[in-house]
Amino acid sequence: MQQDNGNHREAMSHVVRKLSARFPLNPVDANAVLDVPASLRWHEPGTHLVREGEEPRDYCSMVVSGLALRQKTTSSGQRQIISIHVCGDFLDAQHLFLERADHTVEALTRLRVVEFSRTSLRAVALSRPNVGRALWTEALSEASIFREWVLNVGARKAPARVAHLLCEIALRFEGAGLGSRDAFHIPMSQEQIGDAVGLTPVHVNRTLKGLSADGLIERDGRSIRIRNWERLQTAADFNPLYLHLQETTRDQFTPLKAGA
Amino acid sequence: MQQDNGNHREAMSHVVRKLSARFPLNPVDANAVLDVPASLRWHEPGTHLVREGEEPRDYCSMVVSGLALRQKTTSSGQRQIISIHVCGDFLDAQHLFLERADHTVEALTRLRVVEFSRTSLRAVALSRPNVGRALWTEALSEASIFREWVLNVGARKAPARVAHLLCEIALRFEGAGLGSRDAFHIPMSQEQIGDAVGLTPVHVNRTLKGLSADGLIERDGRSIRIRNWERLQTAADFNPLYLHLQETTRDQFTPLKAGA
DNA sequence: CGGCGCCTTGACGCTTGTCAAATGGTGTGG
DNA sequence: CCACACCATTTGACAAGCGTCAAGGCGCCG
Repeated sequence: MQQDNGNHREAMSHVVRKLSARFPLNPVDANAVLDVPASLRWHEPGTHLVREGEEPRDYCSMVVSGLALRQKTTSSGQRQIISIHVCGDFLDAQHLFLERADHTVEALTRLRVVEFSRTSLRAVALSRPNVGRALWTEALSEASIFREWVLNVGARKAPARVAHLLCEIALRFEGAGLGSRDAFHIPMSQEQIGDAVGLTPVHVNRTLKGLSADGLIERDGRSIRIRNWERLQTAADFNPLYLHLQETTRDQFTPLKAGA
Repeated sequence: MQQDNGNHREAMSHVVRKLSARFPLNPVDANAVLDVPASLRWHEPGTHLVREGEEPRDYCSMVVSGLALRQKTTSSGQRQIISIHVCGDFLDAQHLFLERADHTVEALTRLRVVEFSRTSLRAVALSRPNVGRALWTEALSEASIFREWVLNVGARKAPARVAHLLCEIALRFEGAGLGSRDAFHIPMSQEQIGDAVGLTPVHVNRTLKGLSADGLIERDGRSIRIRNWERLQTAADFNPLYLHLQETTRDQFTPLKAGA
């Protein structure tokens, strides 16, 4: 973990932009958010930002660049990835008003975050209705993704599960400026993909090969090109409604400067 | 759907009690909630209170008695139950700030709810910090349950999945005054249990028989007695942390009058 | 050059799904 | 009171999907 020397208000300007994309903030709202103590930080891949079972620290984070993921593990060590996060996502919104972490948040790639005071953000979220509403939308959209993942791992067969993950990543990466929906790079091993869809790495491999053989996708290492979006979406039973992408009032969030 | 003739403030008093259990409300908070337009209503089993794909109506509900569930279905008609709800649960908190429903909420049994104005509750949630905090806690605790269910259907084998569902129901029913953790009644068919844990009804049957044969539970129709809570919990890999039961400041919620 | 991840492939086995039929309880109508 | 239909549960035989184990290939880095 490595702290930048940038100033606090500049760091929180990322957060203001993101929240404004969810729900318009007036200057007073924006200033309240800007006043939250914050800094920019790097985390190396594999770093745990939140640990299951611990009390949340006072610092919580929003992704500026890189990818993060939520995960839980069974007592036998079997890992399940619960969601994947791109720039603009709040990694601690799910614990903002809970006193003990029920899952772990980990950096998937080299990760740049705005790290800000949990107590202060909580206070702003409760005292400024527009900020509260933006954060509510954010937290509820995430919860919607959890629900879709229950459906995905609980009710779909292997090819549909993997295809569904690809569709979600395609749209979310596109929304975060990480590629187009037709061509993107997944910085995950097949073992990690398996942990996300509830399959073994061996079966993920077979399934990806199958999707290639059917002409739905094309692979080059961890780069994916979607050959036929319509057919992939059908195979995946993918309906983007659950992402609540239209719950954004203006444009999507992208950080002010590349910054990474 | 059938409306009671009781007055509005009496209906909302259930909501005040529930919210106070999550976070203490002062008299001003309580009055703001009591002023939300509301009524008590019955729903018959199978009724859909929220429908996937629709815009939420202005009325949303909190359970007073009976059980409800959230579900989604794949395009092939495969159903997945996402969560089960007891008295005190808000059935629309997950859509409170979203403009389109991403899943369906259905009455599992005959269901009595407080039905209140969504717009008004939203306003109170944003303008009164204590109410907002109580609702946040409620919504985030639910999201935590979704995450555990992703783990359950994605990473556990059939016996553990079913056992885990039993453990959760045991604790939640106990918390809602619907039985003790050692003996309760599950008003679900084995097909519905299968839809909750991602198994076929036939395999649920075999699995339940297995749990009985191992001496973990005892069944009489849909009544369950837990013979050995420790061993069941171990078999289920059940850790109640994710229910965030301790996030309740005072006692649990139970409606003022039996009312059903 | 050698070692180490990760991906790939094949053979095999177990868990779970599918199909089908029997059992049993419950409510209804004769 | 019995006959019947209906539904959920139970059971068995079989099939299929996915997991497990193991070996080989490839790229990358020391």
